[in-house]
Amino acid sequence: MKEITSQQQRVLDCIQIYLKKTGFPPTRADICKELGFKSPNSAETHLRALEKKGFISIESGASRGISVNDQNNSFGRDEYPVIGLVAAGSPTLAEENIERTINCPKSFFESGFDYFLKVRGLSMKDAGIMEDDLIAVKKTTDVKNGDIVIARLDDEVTVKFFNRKSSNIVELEPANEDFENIVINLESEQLHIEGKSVGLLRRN
Amino acid sequence: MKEITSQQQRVLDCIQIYLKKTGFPPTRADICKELGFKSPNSAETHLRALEKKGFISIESGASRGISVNDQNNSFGRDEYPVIGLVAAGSPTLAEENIERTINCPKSFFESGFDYFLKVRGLSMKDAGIMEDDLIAVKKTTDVKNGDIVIARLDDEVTVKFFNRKSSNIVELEPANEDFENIVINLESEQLHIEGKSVGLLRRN
DNA sequence: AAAAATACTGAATATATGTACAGTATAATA
DNA sequence: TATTATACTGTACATATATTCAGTATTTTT
Repeated sequence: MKEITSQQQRVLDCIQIYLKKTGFPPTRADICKELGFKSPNSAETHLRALEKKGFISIESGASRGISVNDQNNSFGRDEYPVIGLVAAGSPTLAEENIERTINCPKSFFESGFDYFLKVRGLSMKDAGIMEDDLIAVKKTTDVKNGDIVIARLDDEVTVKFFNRKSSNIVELEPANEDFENIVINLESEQLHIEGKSVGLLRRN
Repeated sequence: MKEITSQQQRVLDCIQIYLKKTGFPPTRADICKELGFKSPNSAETHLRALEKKGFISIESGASRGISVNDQNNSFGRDEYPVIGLVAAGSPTLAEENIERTINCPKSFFESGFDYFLKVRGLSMKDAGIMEDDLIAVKKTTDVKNGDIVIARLDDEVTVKFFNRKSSNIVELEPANEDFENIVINLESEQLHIEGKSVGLLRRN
């Protein structure tokens, strides 16, 4: 996915807002009206650029034939993968790791999220995270102390509280007195932050 | 909402399937093609009927200007109320008790549900239910031992494990050693089961 | 029994809409 | 320095599309 320009972002936003409001995509003229363009070709060229960059699809000849590609549709509903046990070293979102998918609005968890992680074990039980709960994970490396992070250490994936003690020392803290803190010296050990928890889903 | 005929249902289904597949609504001609009609007016009259009955809205003059009205959109979502502190004696779903609503797919929690209850206190923390968590509540009095129930006792609403000891004795059991079991003698006390928990939603 | 709703075909048409073409100008890239 | 991408205005036009009108027939409602 190439980079989007600010004007193209405005057009993309316009399409999504229009879709949410009316239930169907805008025409070139609608976009011009919304964004103040005076020629339908202004919208046309932006649409073609957005299509070229993969943000939208356009069905040739069809009126209002614009569809926002799912991964960029912040309003739409999406299928989110549920990741179970992640095999050592394999990419998290590889197909073989996807147990199933859940249909859920993209905006369901405030900051958006990328997948559900099925929790194993009770190391976070005092934080209200039980076995088989689904954690909504947002892929990011931007984590603060106190965040619940999904971390990969050696070849194991674990969910813990994040706590940076110093520039070199990070502690991963469980929420269960039966488990010990994991102290990581970043100089000698590799710590990969997969993302952080932005929510939780439990189905009885 | 008036009754829908089988042909109108086919047209409504067609619209929703088309929308899901392409991202935008069908034209009259598209509907004809899908359903085998030979005149665009066949689709037109069905659309008008569906509009009259409230299932869809049509924007006059706009191409593909069909939108499926939310409450009839089987792919769509619904607004579910979030109930906070329920005042003594007032009906649970009275408007003044609704803090806000959450947009969520109907089928999100397996057996369906009626509202979200915002949890207060930590009496169920060992069951992974923390303060401010949202419990998906299904209104029912059909509860089994071990179910997490929403019970009203005197004028207080509480969330506990349900445990019927005998025909007259019910225990409401917290999941926190700091709290005591509540033993209810149905002969002398009134116990009203509001519903049971069918899921949980937490947003960080 | 009459009226209204349902369920179509078929043709006609005004207009809504995508899209191409001709320009202008600036910024980014090779 | 030439080229490509971005970011527009403005005009034009073929066609995609909604929508009306004229029929026919069956079913449901009043």
